[in-house]
Amino acid sequence: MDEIIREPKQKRAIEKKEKIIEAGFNLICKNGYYNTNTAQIAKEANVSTGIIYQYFKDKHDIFLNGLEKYGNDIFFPILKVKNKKIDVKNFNKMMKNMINEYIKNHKLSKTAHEEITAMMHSDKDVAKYFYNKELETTKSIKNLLIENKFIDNNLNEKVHIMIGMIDNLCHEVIYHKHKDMNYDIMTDIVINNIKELFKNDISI
Amino acid sequence: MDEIIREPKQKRAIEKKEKIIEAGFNLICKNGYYNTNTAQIAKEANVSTGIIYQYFKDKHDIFLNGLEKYGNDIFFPILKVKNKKIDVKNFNKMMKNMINEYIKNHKLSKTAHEEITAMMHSDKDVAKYFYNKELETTKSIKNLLIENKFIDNNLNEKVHIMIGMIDNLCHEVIYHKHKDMNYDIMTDIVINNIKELFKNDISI
Amino acid sequence: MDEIIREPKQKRAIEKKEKIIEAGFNLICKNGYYNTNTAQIAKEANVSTGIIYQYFKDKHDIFLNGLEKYGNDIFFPILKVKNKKIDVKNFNKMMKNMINEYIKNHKLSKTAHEEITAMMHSDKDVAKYFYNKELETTKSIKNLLIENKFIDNNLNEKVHIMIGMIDNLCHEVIYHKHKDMNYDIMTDIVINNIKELFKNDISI
Amino acid sequence: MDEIIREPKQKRAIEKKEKIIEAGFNLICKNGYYNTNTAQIAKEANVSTGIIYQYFKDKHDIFLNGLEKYGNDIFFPILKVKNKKIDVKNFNKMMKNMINEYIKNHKLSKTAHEEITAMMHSDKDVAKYFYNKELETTKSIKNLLIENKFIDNNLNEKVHIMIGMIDNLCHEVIYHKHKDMNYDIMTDIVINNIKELFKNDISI
DNA sequence: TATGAATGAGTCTTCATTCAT
DNA sequence: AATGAATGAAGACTCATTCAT
Repeated sequence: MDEIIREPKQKRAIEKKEKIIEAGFNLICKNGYYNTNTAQIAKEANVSTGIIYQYFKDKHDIFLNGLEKYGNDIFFPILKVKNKKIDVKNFNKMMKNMINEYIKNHKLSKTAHEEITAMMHSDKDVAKYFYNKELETTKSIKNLLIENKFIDNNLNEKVHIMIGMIDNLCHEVIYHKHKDMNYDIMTDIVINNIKELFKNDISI
Repeated sequence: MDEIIREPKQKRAIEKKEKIIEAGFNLICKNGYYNTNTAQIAKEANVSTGIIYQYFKDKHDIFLNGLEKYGNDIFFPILKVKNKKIDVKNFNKMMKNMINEYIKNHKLSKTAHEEITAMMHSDKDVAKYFYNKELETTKSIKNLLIENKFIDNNLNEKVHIMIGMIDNLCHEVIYHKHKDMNYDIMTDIVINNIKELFKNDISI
Repeated sequence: MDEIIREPKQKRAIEKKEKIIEAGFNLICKNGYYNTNTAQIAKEANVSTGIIYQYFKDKHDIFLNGLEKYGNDIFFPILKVKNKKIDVKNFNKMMKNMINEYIKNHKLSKTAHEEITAMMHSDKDVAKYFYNKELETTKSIKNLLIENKFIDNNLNEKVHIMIGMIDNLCHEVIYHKHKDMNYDIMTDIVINNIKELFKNDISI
Repeated sequence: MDEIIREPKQKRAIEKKEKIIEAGFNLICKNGYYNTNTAQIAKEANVSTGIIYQYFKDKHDIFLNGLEKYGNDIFFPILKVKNKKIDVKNFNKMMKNMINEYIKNHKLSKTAHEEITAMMHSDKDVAKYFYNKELETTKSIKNLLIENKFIDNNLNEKVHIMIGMIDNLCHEVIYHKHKDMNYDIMTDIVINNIKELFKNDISI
């Protein structure tokens, strides 16, 4: 009845907890939450099944820890970009680089993406995580723009739309591969559209 | 060995099969695939568990039947729109109506949307369904535009981008409710962007 | 509660009952009792599942009827042999013919044999059937010998031993196919042994 | 995906596995494979149902383990007899002893015999087990005879016939109890027949 | 008589979690 | 702190038998 969740203090114990998170998150990303069981996680982490419940409340808790730890890298790499100057004159090139970076990142963890996006819809905690991160991302980009002298003319909304477009584009490129779709052209159209979005907001 | 999946011939039996599909689909949409069991479905359909397996191969099959039956209404209402004239002069109003329609429809099945989008990522059959429907939708809208004298200048790509934008917008309006986001303005921005997308493609 | 097992009187009804027996017995012989279900039997018999329980108490009853009807042909073909003269001078040839006949018969219904022999051990009714038939066979052969002037010098026991030897021989030939076993030689040995068995019992 | 069949390492766990085999095998032998369920096995073994599937692939696997473990004692006690001298002068007595031994052994596990013989016909694994053991038995006895200076004059075939006769005899004595059958006489006849079988093969 | 739809108890199997050591 | 054995509730699915028509 007493929930005795230990917070490990010894080095080895901490490493063990980290290993469990890593193993659990990886397996769940690869095979899905419901197709991953604690025995597999324990095995992958080189740990006994029993120990898991000394560090985590339950299976769900492992996943959440993983999301907290690795989620940013997979879903919000943009949050890492700091103090970057926006080069208005080379906007196209800059955007293309950013999109390619985004796509590269997605590709690295294709199944992770699929599985976790899935959970976002059925798992309140995961949903909350994404909600907050998206907010944070919007704010972060908005600040970046303001630092670069953009005028705050419904910036919130515009940034959100922009992120959505980039997301869709990347998603399309990575997963769908519609045969009659030219992704280079699509990218250009998207970039142009984004430019259009902000065309009156650049102060200089 | 012989998989005897009965196709009901009597009226009452057909109704019962429909009821199972409805009950199963509803429950899965509401609570998730893995959180819905056959007993619940049977109970909800006022039916014994046994009969389920005379009409369906397994639980998964029930869901797929539901998707096939109700999916269009929930996810691709646009496929129903036929022979509509695009009123270029009242484009804004038209788009707003369409978006509102879209949103209304989404609201009717909020959880359905969440759950099924989830499955799309972990279930090959569901993924296939969406892939095909998206293709169909793109084609349908493209044809609509061409019938309305639009020039096919990367129409495929543009339509896809447009659908994505509308989707994101609706999603945002319905689910997220970001507090610092003005959805009316956002809608206007999106519509303007869509107009921008096609500005050089209208022949008249 | 009332066991209403109808005995069909109309021609068509009788035919239907026969068809069920045939279908049920065939399927059970081919696939085993526990791997055959009533739906399959009904389908094979071109009959509804419901009707089965108007002619038979249960699934087991169908099988028993089949055994009663077809069992003799499969297991006790010798019971059909009537009024045959034993040709003492051509004993070898006669025995060989008989054994070949036996083998041929076994081969015709290899799986039937396997499945039913299996049931003999776990099913009291089947066991009883075989017990009685074996008794009958022993008597029948004993009588045949006595009619042919054999002296009853522990004939019961000897006949039983003989039948056992022939049974084993046939079984070996049909199922096992031990690679280092010469079945022609084995047959000869068995026949000689049988001759030895009765060598002092022939009155002439 | 990963079939984690644990091989128990702790003493108590090993004992538990043995207990499951014993309980499962006993129940199946007593009541039949299809009439024994995992809950019963678990209960009989004083174990939870879950643990069964950590040590065994499925119900069938339990039975096979039991067969492997107890089968020899029940069906092939002769395999245990080693280095025995065949006493040609007291052949009758020796055979009688052997037969009595055989019968005693059969009696210990009457139902086991019945049930397993049944499965032999419908279960490939069981059939294989018996095929191999019979081969082994034949070889073993053949070798015994050769060591005792018997000439290899179709020994394979003769030994096989002999084993069949003894088997039938024992079976008859134990199960059938035909009322008009004198088993002492029958035994004598069988022994004489076996002697006849080898009468020209004894070198001394 | 006949149909085939419907029942629901029963079965095997899985797995998150707890326990004994 | 750690192990891995053990638990048992829960779930998908089957099928002999009964019922409504």
